Amino acid sequence: MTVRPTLEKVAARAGVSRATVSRVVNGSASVGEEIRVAVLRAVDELGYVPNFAARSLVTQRADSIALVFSEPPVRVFSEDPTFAGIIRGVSQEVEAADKQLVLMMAGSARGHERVERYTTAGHVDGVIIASMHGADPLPMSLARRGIPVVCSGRPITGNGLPYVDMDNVSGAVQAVGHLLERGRRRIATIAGPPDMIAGIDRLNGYRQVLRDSGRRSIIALGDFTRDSGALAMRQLLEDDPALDAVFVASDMMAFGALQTLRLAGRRVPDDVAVVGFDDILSAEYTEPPLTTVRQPTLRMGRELARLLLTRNPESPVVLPTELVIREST
Amino acid sequence: MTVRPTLEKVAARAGVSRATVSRVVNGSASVGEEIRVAVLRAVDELGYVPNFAARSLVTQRADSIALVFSEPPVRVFSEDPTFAGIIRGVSQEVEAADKQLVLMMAGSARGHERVERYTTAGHVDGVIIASMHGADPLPMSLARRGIPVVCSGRPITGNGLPYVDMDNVSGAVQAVGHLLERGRRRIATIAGPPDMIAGIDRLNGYRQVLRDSGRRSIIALGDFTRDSGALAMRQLLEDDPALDAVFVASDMMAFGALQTLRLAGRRVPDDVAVVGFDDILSAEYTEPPLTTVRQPTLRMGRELARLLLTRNPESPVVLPTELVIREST
DNA sequence: ATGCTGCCTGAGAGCGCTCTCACGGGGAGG
DNA sequence: CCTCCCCGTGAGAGCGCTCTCAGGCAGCAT
Repeated sequence: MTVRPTLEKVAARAGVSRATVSRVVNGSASVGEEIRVAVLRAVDELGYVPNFAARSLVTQRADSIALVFSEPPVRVFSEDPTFAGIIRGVSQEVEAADKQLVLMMAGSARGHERVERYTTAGHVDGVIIASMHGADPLPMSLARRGIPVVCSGRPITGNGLPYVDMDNVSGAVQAVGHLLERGRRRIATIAGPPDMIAGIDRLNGYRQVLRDSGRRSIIALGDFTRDSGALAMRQLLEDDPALDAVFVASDMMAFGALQTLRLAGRRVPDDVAVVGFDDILSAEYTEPPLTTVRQPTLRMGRELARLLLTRNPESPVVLPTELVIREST
Repeated sequence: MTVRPTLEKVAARAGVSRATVSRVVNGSASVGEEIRVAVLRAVDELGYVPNFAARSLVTQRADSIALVFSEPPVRVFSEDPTFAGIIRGVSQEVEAADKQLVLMMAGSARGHERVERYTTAGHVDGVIIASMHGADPLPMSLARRGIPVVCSGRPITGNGLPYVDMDNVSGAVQAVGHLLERGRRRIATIAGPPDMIAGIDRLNGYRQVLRDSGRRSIIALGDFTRDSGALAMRQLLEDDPALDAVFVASDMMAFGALQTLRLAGRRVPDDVAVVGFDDILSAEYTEPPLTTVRQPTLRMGRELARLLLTRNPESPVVLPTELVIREST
């Protein structure tokens, strides 16, 4: 069993030619029924599995696609649960298409180079880039080399590549609108980094609602981490001690904000209402449970894969976001 | 740029033979210095990248390894944060070795078959199986086909395959010992599933300490999910309303237990002390912050990869666990 | 000067597969 | 009864690379 049988062996055993075995194995039509059965039996008896490299060499296909994280891995796997959904979604679609998923981290310059070399070597048929930093040069760089690329999140630079994005603006609008409906008057925000599309769009949504309702913006900046949220909340309380609501651009930051509010003796939602963004698992278990904006991460992964696999250029796909009301508002 | 240059082209441009270019590209010694430089220049000018399939076909190596999750994906990516650390650790080592990581889900029977076919096709040089269910047949099945396999977690069946495991027993012993030191007398446990090594070992550790201190065990079973923890805690309170501590075999279950205790009006830690297991991110942010047992998941990933890559048979690697004391005890 | 050792380079044989093309034979049409 | 066509099968040429082997040319000893 150590030495794997080749097409040749199977052909010999079935008493046919290599070509015929190949046809059977690849499910080609026009093979006589009894020959087909004989070949199948030989395949079975020998435990034949086509050699991937040989096939790939001639077909020029690799039947696998790469999912590249252009971020430090620590962020991908612990801080940002969005990625988990994406991986699952991509994985689902890719497996349904009987292809394989190669996971790559390209957090560094060396990483970028590795990804380029690897993909150019014909290892994969296409690449999904899950990058949050909109100005990432990697997608274009791969595209120029002729490799099919799909991006998660609208590229800030608007490079014309196909992408799938969440409707971040709408999510923010829903969240802030909800705060308004609850009768809140001084609504602040903790925004995400201005070099990430999610940060930008969520802030824009917030601004839009406040502007439309004739209120002024109260803004602090974070970087999507919990600590930055705690810090930003402290600053916000200093800037405007009378604020009665805050729209936080990520749940992790909202957790930090919740903590700061608790330390400051503000009750949530009585004194200050809090809305997060992402609807990560633990948002349901905070004290109080967090009102937040849910985004279809699983579906995002699936759409990304679908876009890549079908080469269907009905690109930008923008997925809806949905407000989940809990007890923090 | 669409059509990639071959070795032949590079050879022609550099005015040497294919063999020489191959030698240079693969960093073989014994190539004249000026020829080497000339070849390198040609490679650079043409943007040559070796075709992976062709190389793999002759070398019989794929320079990539598979990380197989023999679990439903939902569990891998949301419920069990252990996996995230493993992925990161494996990824680090694998990339350091300039190889690639292929991620596979084998949650179903079809999945198993897919993994077998894929790995047998020579797609990968080895497989890491991250399965929690100890009696999983997949590892042996692959090993029989001659594919190098490493398991995460000691296989229940003791099949002789190399593995890396956490020291679950010691973790449980530390946790329960800590409860004892705190003066707790009626210590219950919420155990994990009896078909997972982590469930078994953690329960054994608990039993061991209680037996040594002449106390009786109070046991409820969960399946590592939050809801099962909540349910088990309810049962425990019924069984022994006077219990003053509970060792929960996973943080997720501990979250559920915490909720049940809150609803039942028991204060933590005043009335009931709670220790979890895993030290997942949000354990720090519960109310109160959870005392728990930390396990080196990142390192586990790295050891898994190392074991596979070096073919170093100093197998069972057992990694230490560490009690993290917070405010729930 | 001749032979030998050793180092570098080139030629060429595959690795296992797919796919085109040619061929043989049977059925339909003339 | 002969011809044409088409379907099913086999032969063979590569895909791009690695690696063995042999050959050539120094440099050294005889």
